[in-house]
Amino acid sequence: MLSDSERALARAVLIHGPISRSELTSRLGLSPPSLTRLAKPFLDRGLLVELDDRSDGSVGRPVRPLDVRPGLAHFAGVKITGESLHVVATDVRAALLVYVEVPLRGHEPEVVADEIARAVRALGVDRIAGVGVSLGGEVRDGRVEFAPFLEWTEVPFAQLVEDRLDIPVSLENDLVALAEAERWFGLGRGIPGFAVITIGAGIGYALVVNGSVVHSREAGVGLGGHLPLSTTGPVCHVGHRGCAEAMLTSGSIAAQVSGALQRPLDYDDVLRLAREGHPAATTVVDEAAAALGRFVALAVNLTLQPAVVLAGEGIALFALAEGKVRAAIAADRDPRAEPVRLYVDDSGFSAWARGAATIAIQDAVDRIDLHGEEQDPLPMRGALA
Amino acid sequence: MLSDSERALARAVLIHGPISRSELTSRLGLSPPSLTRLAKPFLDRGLLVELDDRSDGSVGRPVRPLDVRPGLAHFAGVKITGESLHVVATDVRAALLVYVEVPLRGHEPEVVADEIARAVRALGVDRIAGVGVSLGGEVRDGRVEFAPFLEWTEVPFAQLVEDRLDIPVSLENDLVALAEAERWFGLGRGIPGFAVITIGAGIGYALVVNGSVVHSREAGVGLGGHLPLSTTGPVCHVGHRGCAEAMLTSGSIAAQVSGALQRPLDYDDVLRLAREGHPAATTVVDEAAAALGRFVALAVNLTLQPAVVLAGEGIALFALAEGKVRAAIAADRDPRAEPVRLYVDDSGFSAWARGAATIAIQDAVDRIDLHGEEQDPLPMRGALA
DNA sequence: ACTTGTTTCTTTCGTGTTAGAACTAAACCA
DNA sequence: TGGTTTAGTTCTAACACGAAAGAAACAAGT
Repeated sequence: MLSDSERALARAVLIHGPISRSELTSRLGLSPPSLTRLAKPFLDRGLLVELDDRSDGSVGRPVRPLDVRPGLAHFAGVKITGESLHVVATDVRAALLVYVEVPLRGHEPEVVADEIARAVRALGVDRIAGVGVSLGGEVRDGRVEFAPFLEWTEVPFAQLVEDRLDIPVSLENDLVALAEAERWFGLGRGIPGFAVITIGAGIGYALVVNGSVVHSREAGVGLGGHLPLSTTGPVCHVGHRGCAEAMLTSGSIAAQVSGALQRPLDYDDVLRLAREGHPAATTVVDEAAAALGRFVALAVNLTLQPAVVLAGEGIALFALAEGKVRAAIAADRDPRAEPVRLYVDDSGFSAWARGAATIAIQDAVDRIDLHGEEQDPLPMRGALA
Repeated sequence: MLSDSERALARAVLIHGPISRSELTSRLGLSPPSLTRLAKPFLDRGLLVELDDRSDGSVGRPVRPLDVRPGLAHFAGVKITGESLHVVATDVRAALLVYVEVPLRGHEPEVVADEIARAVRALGVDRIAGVGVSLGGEVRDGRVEFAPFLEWTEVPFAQLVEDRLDIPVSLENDLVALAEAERWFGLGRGIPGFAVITIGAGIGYALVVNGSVVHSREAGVGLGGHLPLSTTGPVCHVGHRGCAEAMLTSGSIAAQVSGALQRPLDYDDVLRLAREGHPAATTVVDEAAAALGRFVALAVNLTLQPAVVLAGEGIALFALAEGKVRAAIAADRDPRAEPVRLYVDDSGFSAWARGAATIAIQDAVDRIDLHGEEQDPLPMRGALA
């Protein structure tokens, strides 16, 4: 639909906020005339607007930054877990407008699709130009190839949801989606390469190199979950002692302290106890922090990318034991190497759903039609208008 | 110099041997007319030739495969170690023509540059269009930023060699160069992503993702050397127990068995003893193999690339204990994930120098001038013609 | 021998993208 | 008020590309 340069322009304006044509020339490697020409149809069709950036004191003609037209469109993002749907509405830059969690009544694809359609409608947001759906498992071309926790294989799930909502639906692996969100709109914006590590109910891992998310078959299989991180930690459900799942998942951390104290505790209880200095909780949390640090160090050393984004609903652990994490990184890191840059996304569950929305936004950019007759340049079909 | 498509054509013919225009259309994503147009100047200037692929029995007009003109140019590659230079002459596809090792008399940049110039001249190969030099350390823009084993900092080494030879000189980190060689002409040809692990006097690591070698500052610092691979192994010189250097370097393996047997042995002795079933050597070799397997598994799990190229002068270890390596990989690998594809480059030291030559070849492609007046389209200055 | 069919490659030509030169626009400054 | 600086526009020529049609070279059938 769009030419390469048009797509690049659309992405740059979307990602780098209001931005002048002259800055775009250097960022896209195009000449000023090309920017004038490329921007025109976007302005004519009402996708972009020129801002009035009144004089800021510098000499020269003032810039007329380009920006996405306010209220142009909204997007929905849905992350499916085994227990519930996390659903968000966002603007075109994946900024959060609404966030709700909806319990899942069943795991059958039709039931989940029904729930998603109902939840997206219930958001009460108009002009939804796309819906992104993410889940843990292998995804290809709108189909869920394999999702262990839902027990799905070969489910054409994007179509199921699209049938119910009449809005374009994009489906992606949850970690790829999260990495895309961090890369376009999140903490990884402008960083050419970084790893994403999530902790929570499970362990997640994704990788960005040379400005693009690694999409190989490997991505999304959950390979980070059983990395060996400790020789003395607990055992995970497939028998690895001290693997990432055993050391870092909320469930395993809660179970360790519950066992020590002989009373049921959840993850938040453990963090609270650790913050209060309770010895058993502190030991477990510190060991988890050291394992996280080792995970980070391994990722950085083997991906050759000196930046890591930490996310996931259990990431509060980091704030509680940042020193231990950094000490563990330093221990496994060559002192001559660059220091590791850590970015913490503590937005919890909504980050997952914003990731899903980001996929919908990316696909919407590719659907823009600047040269078609009359019709809406950003097709959004039903769109809950 | 060349347009993107011209460069893509040159690379494709170089890498994929004699290749027809019609196959190039699909590989480069261009139309048949474009291939005719793009190939013409290469043929006119004598860089490429059309082969006479006489009828092979299939119907249709016979293909006229394009190939690099035989004898168009040669290249030299030099790998600098602390003790010697490994010097090769190659053809345009980095195939080995001559290989010599020259002891180094000193570590001063001028001395090393003198030795390189002398060795390259002594190769006795004409039409050398470029010299590639690689070494362990940080390299940028023809300068050695930092090379610990030579004790160099901020040495404009490419210029030093170029002054002596009057041939374009390309300088690169040794592992980046090796990875480029595997990607263009070696075992990684056609594989979009893979890790390179070398064992020998030291441990090396490089990474290819999305068809390009990771060039970040991190690459070439030697970050793979101290990965924790065993909790019971020996201690490396900076005090890590069971790290990659302690488990896998020739020196450490030889020292372990020498200690056990109370007599001096070198690496080859150890491999021979292990092959003969000597218990101490077998134990050490098997543990090294397990460590190598764990290294591979970590790399694959964290880079999300399911292929690994093993190289380095000590890689004979792999043939001796392949089963142990594969068992260790399987143990650290999710059974749902793709099996790891292992490729073993057992060409030893010359692989390093061929890597250096590959860098010179890549740079030479970028120097091709199809549209200049009269002069040689592949500039090679002095070239020892 | 002749035709038909198949595949590869080439020629012609129109389209769309690009950058360069020259120009206009809008501010500040002296 | 007119010079300076920076931003953006108009016009144009160059270029790269692909669609369509044609040419080349062979195989296989009639």
